[in-house]
Amino acid sequence: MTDSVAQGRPKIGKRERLVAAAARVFYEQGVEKTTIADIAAAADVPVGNVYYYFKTKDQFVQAVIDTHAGVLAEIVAGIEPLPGPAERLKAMVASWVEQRDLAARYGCPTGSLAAELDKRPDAFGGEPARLMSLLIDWARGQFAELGRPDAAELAVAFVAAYQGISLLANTFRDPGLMVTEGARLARWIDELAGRG
Amino acid sequence: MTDSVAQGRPKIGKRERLVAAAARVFYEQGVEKTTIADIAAAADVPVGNVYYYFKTKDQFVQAVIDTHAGVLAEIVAGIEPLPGPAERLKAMVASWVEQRDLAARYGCPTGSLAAELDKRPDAFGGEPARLMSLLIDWARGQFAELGRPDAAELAVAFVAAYQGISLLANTFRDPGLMVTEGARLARWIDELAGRG
DNA sequence: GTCTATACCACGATAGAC
DNA sequence: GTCTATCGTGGTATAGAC
Repeated sequence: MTDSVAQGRPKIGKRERLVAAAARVFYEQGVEKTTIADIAAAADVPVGNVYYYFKTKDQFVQAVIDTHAGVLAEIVAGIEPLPGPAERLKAMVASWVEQRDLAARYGCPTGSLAAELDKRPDAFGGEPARLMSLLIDWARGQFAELGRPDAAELAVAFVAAYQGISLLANTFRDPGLMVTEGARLARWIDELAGRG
Repeated sequence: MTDSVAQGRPKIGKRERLVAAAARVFYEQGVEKTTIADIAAAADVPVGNVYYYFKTKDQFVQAVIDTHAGVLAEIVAGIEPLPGPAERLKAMVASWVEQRDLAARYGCPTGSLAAELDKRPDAFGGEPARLMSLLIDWARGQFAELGRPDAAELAVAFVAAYQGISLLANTFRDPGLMVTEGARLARWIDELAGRG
């Protein structure tokens, strides 16, 4: 087998560049409004060449969902070393507040993608639900570690609070809403931990 | 002036039927995915005739926003007679829970519309924000009546909780999430009222 | 006011040269 | 593997007969 790099192998990262561009443009403009040409332009790849990597637009959607899952896993992994569940939950809130300017402009990446795909009759095969589960399941584990028997309910409320405030921050183009709600959630977690 | 009804005056309600159809189809499929032909079919009006009433798709969007504002005003008016702010807030929660099956299938009508329009560079001229303000301003008034100095913050958290749980119920196609979170919000309101 | 026919354009996707 | 040219579809919007 000859050196595949010297031959016509695809430029490394081209596929990755396309997915990253798709994730960005989907987030900024929405999936339905985005054209293949938009993605190609954002990735600086000629339109026709795109089809060598992705046959349909929905293949981009699937790839972007996988990317989001990876990002979520990274955030969770970064929080993991913290000593206790309350600290970890508050670190998650802090990471949300950190992203407040993006949220105010485009909403939560996961939430706005889910909202759009949920309108489809098949909800894109339940992929958005699987993505959202990553966050909820993690939160449930933290609340359970706090000794809460209602951990499942609290995890849903926790993520719902984030999704809701992201939508409002986006609607009002006001990152300050993320800060205020983040502080409220942090106090709430402290109360729950105190009672535990 | 001759009897305008006997002459070629537009069938009464035709414009209203178009707006109602647009509201329904936008809610079910999303704005961007919906075509003028979809709206015409849902309203049982020939496609070509639609343009006599609405020149552009965005005029439909504006009309649908106005419709939503009217529905919201009706809900608020129906709650108004209740004796106290805590009762009124809980009645609002109850109205959300009542709509759980629709929310599980299509999300919150206001929220999913806002999420989609927020992706536009101009956020549709801030119309979604005005719509959302109707709810938040009302809630702020109720929390203020409860004697809460942090009424503004609580109102945002209250509406965010609803928007968030609607998105999650939609993503998981699970109306039960609305019931659980509704009960949680009701307990929360009772606590706030007790401390007031 | 109502409706048909159609202009026009943008998009997704493909064929095939290089 | 890369890219251009293009096909077919489906959408918005208009012209104009009735």
